[in-house]
Amino acid sequence: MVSHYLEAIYYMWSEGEPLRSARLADWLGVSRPTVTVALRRMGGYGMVRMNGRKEIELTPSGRRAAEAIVRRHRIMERWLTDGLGLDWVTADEEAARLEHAVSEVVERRLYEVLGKPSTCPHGNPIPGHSKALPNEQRLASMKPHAKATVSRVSEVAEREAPMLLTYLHERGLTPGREISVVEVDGVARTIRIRAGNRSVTLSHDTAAKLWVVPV
Amino acid sequence: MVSHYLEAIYYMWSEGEPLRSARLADWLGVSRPTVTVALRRMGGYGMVRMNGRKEIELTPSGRRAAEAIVRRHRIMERWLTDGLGLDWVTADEEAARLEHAVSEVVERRLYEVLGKPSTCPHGNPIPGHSKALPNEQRLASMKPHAKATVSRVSEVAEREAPMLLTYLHERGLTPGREISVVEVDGVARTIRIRAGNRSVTLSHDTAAKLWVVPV
DNA sequence: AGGCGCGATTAGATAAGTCTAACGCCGGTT
DNA sequence: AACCGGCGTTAGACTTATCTAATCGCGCCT
Repeated sequence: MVSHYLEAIYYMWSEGEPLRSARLADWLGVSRPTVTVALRRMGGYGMVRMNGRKEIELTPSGRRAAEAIVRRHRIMERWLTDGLGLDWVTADEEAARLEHAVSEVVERRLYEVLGKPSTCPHGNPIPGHSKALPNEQRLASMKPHAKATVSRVSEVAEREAPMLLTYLHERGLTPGREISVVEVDGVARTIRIRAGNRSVTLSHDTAAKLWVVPV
Repeated sequence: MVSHYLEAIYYMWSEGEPLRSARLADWLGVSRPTVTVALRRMGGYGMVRMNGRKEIELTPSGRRAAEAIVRRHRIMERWLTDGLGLDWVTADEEAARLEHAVSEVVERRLYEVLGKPSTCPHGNPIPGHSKALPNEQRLASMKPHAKATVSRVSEVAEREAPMLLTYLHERGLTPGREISVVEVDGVARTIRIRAGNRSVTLSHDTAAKLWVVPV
C-alpha cells in the first residue's frame, strides 16, 4: 500500500508536521517496524529517501504520485458531497477508499463534470489545480478583535477526530465564513469567536486545525 | 481478493458456464493451484463450498456478497457512461476497480441519483433491482427470418474480448435495438442479421454472446 | 486393460504487508 | 557522568496471494 504511505507523507508535509518515521506510524496507525520496512521498499522504488537527520523526503516521482492520490481524494470528496449529498465525515471516509481505485481518465472527466473545483469541501487545495493561500494562518494564532475568513479545515482534523468535522460543519465554520476573535483565554487555552451571528468557544487544539485568512 | 473470486463465480453462474475450479482459473487469469487455495480459504469463511461433483457453489452469504459486487460494478458502469461519458470498454475497466471501493452508502445514493436504472449499459440486470428477462435467448440460437430485440451483451464478451464491446457498440448492436435474422450459415458458422438499416455478419461465437428477446 | 488427458491437489517458493519482542543510538536531564 | 525516553532498526513470525513442478485420480477411447 505504497500510495497510503505517500498520501500520509504528503499530508504531514503540508500540515508542517515533522516527517519522521515514528510520526508516520502514528498517522497511519501501524507499528514502527512496519513503517521502517515500508520506507525501505519505497526507497527501492525511488519514491522516497531519508536525509541525514532521518527525515523522510519524497523524490520527484514520489511527490507526483502523492499529489495524484491527494488530488483524487479531494475531487472524490467534492463529488460525494456536492453530487451525492453525503456529509463531510462520510465523504472523507469513502474518498479514502475510492481515491486508490480512480484512474487518471476518471479523475479528469469527473473534475470537468464538477466544474473544475479548486478545493475539497473543507477548503484544502486540489494539488495541480490550486495552491494554499500564502497568507493563511491558524485560527489559534489570531489575536483578540482580529477579523478573518475561514479558509480550510486541516487534514489533521479528519484523521484525529472525524467528529470534529461534523462539529465545525454544524456551527457553520466552513470555508468562506467570516469570523472575528472575541477573546483569547491563555489559561484555559480556549478562543472565543463570532461566526455569523453566533458565538463559539474552541479549544486551542481545535483552533489550530482551522486555517483562516485575515481580513 | 475474495470479492474478485465471488464476482467471477457469479458471472460464470449467470452465463451458464460450468462452475469448475479450472474454468475459474481461466476466467481470472490465475493458476489452478491459486484457485484451489483461494477456494479453501473462502470455504473457511463460509462463502463457498464444493459439492460432490467438485462444482463450486455459493453459500447464501457468499451469494449476497457476490451480488453486492456485481451490483456495484453495474451501477458504476452506468455512472461512468451516462454521467461521465466514458465509452463501454473504459467504463468496464474502471468499474472493475471501483466496485471494490464502493460502500453500501455510496452505492445507494448513486443508484438514486442515476434514476434507479435497471441494467448496466450492456443490458445486464442489476442484482437486487432487476432480473434477466425469462424469454431471453442467444442470438446464435435464432432461426432465419426471426425478429428480436437485443436485450444484453454477455459479461463473457467483456472478459474475453473487450474490443468486441466497441465493435458491437459501433454497429448499433446495443440493448433495445430491433434486429432480424437474414441468414444462418452452418458451415462457415456465421449469422447475418439486419440491425436498423444495416446488415451485419457475426461469427457464431460472437452471436452466442448477444442475448435477444424474440418479438 | 492400458493409457491419455484433463482437472484438482500437494509441495515448496516468493513477495507484500503486518505484528511483537528486543536491541542500539542519541540527546537532554539530573 | 549516568541515565532515561524516544526513535529507528533487527529478528522472527504470520497471513494473503501468487507462482512452478510434480502427483493423484477419474473418465473415456482404443
